[in-house]
Amino acid sequence: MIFTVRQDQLQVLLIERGNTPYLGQSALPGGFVRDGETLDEAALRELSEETGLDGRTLHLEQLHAYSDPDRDPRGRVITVAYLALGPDLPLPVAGTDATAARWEPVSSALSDDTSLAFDHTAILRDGLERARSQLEHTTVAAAFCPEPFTVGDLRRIYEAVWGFNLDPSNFRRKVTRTEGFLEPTGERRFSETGRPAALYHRGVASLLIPPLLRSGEVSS
Amino acid sequence: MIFTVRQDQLQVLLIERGNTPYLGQSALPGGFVRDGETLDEAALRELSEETGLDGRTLHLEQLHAYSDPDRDPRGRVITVAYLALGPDLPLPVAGTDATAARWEPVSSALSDDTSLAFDHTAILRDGLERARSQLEHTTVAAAFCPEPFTVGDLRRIYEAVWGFNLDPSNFRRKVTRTEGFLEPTGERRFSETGRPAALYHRGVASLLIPPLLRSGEVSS
DNA sequence: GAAATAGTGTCTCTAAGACAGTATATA
DNA sequence: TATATACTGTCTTAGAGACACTATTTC
Repeated sequence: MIFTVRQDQLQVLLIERGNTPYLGQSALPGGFVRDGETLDEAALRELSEETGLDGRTLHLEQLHAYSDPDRDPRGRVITVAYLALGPDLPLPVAGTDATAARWEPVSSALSDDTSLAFDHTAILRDGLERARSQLEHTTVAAAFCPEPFTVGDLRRIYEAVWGFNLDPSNFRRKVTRTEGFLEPTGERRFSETGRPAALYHRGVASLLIPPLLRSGEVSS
Repeated sequence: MIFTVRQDQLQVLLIERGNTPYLGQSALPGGFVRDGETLDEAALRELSEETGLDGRTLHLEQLHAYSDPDRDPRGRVITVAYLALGPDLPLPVAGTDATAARWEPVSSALSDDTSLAFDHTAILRDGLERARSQLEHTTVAAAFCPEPFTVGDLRRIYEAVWGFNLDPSNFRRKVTRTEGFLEPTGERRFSETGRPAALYHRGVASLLIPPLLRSGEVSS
């Protein structure tokens, strides 16, 4: 399950299935573990096969194992789901076995008029919740930002993943005062309008202590 | 991986292996998934086979999948580890295939002079960290307490799992003011010494918001 | 009475929420 | 100039840490 943020939206990579079952339906990309390969290695390999990306530069973590005996009509398949987070990723490369891969907003992939293959809707729901929770306790949000990035870029990541707006002032205070979250580059970025923003690289810290809790789910 | 708290110590159920490989060494209990069974069901079944306990009354959660191709010398075995938490559990029933099952303090099972079979030391480390983290964000600590229990009982659970002491006064304020953590029974417990303590049942809440963070790892 | 544990109250400090105000760019 | 975004500062409040103090039991 590969998440990115594009156009201020959390999006997920979906493929159109080219085989039965669920022919023509959307699904999360995936594949089978090979002999002599760990699950992490298999996830990295599938990731690079689907997107052409070097997964070692992305955030990748194991999510959960799904094991309902009837979840795959072909037979007994246990899936160990992985979650990958990356900055505004390119469209998937052609020529893979993933026919018609595309980015889809997570909100629309989870909406009632979309039905994913297998139990992938439930997996996607779990992945979304994991991503939202990770933003509270870790600095992975920076993994969504192409470097270098501004505090505003980072805030828009949080807003896209959590689905509500944050106070820019308080958000800035939190992330700039968290040791090791942001490393200033000394540069600034000029955009069409407004004051130029300071640019940062990802810092070395991986945990947010104290956490940045999503307590204010009110504003649009 | 079955955790309990006995004698103010976090303990884990270990078995003595009766077969090669790792014959005679200690290991976490486990087994193979059967056809037509989910992983959750398999975990519950193994739990009841090993301890005679009805797992539905315990807290049970999936931890992580372990997949190093060389982790089992007999061949390719992927393990999905589960974590079960329960109140001061009875000693495991005899007559199962678990030869010589016993409770062992987690600290000693993780000490340098103990070596568990397979990669079970790493699994145990992950399980301990998960349990410690769960105590911060959820009310599962109550799953370790035989009902009814006192605020002091609950505090000693935290102290056993986290490995350091908490301020009794601040701990009481936190758990009693968290809606749905404790449900007063109106009864009191008289012990050999000291003022009798009010007794509680587990409440309906499962999340601790805000969390009870282990920030003060200082006192003995 | 002492000793031990249960429980209350209070002071302080950190950090988050709300929000006013200033700074610096483009059109 | 207006507008938009970046950034600073300040007031208030929630909640945690430290810790003094009171309450109720057994010996």
